[in-house]
Amino acid sequence: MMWNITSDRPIYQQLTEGLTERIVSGIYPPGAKVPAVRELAAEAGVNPNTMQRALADLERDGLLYTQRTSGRFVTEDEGRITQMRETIAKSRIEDFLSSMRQLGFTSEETLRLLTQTANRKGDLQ
Amino acid sequence: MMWNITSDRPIYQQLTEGLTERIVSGIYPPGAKVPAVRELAAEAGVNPNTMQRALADLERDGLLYTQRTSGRFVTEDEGRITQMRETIAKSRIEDFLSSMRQLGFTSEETLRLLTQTANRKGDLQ
Amino acid sequence: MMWNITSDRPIYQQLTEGLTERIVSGIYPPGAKVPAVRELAAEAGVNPNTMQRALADLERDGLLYTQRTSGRFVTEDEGRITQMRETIAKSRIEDFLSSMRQLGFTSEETLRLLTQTANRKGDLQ
Amino acid sequence: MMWNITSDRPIYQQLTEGLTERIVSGIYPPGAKVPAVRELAAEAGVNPNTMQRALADLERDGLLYTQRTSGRFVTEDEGRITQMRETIAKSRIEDFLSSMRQLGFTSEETLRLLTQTANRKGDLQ
DNA sequence: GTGGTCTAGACCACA
DNA sequence: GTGGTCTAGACCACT
Repeated sequence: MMWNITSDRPIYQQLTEGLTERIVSGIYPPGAKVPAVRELAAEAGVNPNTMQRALADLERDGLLYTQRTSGRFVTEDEGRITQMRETIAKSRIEDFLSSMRQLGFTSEETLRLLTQTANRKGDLQ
Repeated sequence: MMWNITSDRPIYQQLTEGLTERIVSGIYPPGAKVPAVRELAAEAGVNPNTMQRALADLERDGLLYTQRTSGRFVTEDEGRITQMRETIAKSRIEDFLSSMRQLGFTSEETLRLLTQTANRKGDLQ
Repeated sequence: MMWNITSDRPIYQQLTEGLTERIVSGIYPPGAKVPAVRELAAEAGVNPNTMQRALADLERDGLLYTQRTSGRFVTEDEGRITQMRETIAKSRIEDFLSSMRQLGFTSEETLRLLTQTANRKGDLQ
Repeated sequence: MMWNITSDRPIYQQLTEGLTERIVSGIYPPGAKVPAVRELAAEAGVNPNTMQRALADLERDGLLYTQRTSGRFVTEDEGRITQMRETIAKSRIEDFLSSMRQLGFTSEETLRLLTQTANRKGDLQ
């Protein structure tokens, strides 16, 4: 996953979101060491302070913890990660259903369309 | 539906999208007269020229047509409307599936979660 | 080619047409950088916004594309240009034949007259 | 043929042109009586004085003549009509060739395209 | 009153 | 410097 920083939202928020995805999707698995702030900042092309803020947010959310001398690590509490993953998923699902309802699709229709698409994709990927 | 203009994308694009939704969802049914430019602009709290641009876009897309002095009307070509509705739906579905895949959900899992949510909602609405 | 803005049709339309001719006739070849909006506007003696609208139309038609900060360029898709060239030619031919028919000339007579003229011109140019 | 008065050129000029077409195309044949000024003016939706000016122009060109008490008539000099017809045709042909040259078509190419179109039309009409 | 056009001038993001 | 967006306000044609 590459960084795709846009100007519309605060940068640190976008960083937080991206890092969260890396954790809940297992790119950074439980207990793994996270790259150094400077490294992550360089990768994303942002100021280290901005990346620092994003990482602090993740710590506040319990997804990361810091070991003074050795660096930052993904939490070993898989329940915490699963919970976050489901919270985000739930929110995206709600948004999606609501946006489809805006177009005049009932939940049933949306479900049917999505099933079709998922099956079609399933053949390819 | 109220206007909810944010600053992240061009206003005229958001207007275009909102008006499109009104049409494909049947709020503005085929053949119906659309409120005057100045009226819509006032409703959305934008400059009439900005609303004009959004309406011009819809005209280009074949969703509206203009009668010189009597106003703008939704196309009577229901096929065009249906087509647009499905194009948008398809795009939203793809985006949704892709965003769920980012979180590490397969299409099957996404489908299962969405089914649960839709059913739960179904009880309420 | 100089600009020759008359008052009967919207200026932006005339600009669109003139720019299209520059492209399909190769004055602005495929991939070439188009002068800046403000420059073209000055050349034509119109407001930059008016020129902007004309350029936006060409972009919509796929004859131009924009690179955010470096300027506008003619499409490299020569097929698109050829297609546009032929569309315009076809339309002019139809108009011409129809206007000659107004004068009571059949297509055959028109063809004969045009052949004569073309041959005569051929000697000169 | 209906009147299609636009605002870009003097109205009387457009009237002159339209009437000339009616004569050279034989809608008003040699020697025929032309409708009364008031009638023509009403038909075109213009002031009788404006139509009068157009008719005066045609008289100056030798396409019409007036008989004091009985009205205006198309000239019986068919040579004059033919000459006018060819003058106009020649001008339209030049304009057409020039406009095609603007698009980058040589006279030969234009000729070829027009031949194709004329033949195709020939089948239908 | 309707929509359409045009201008002048401002501000923004990007690099 | 580039293009993009938005506003405010004017004028036009049509009916």
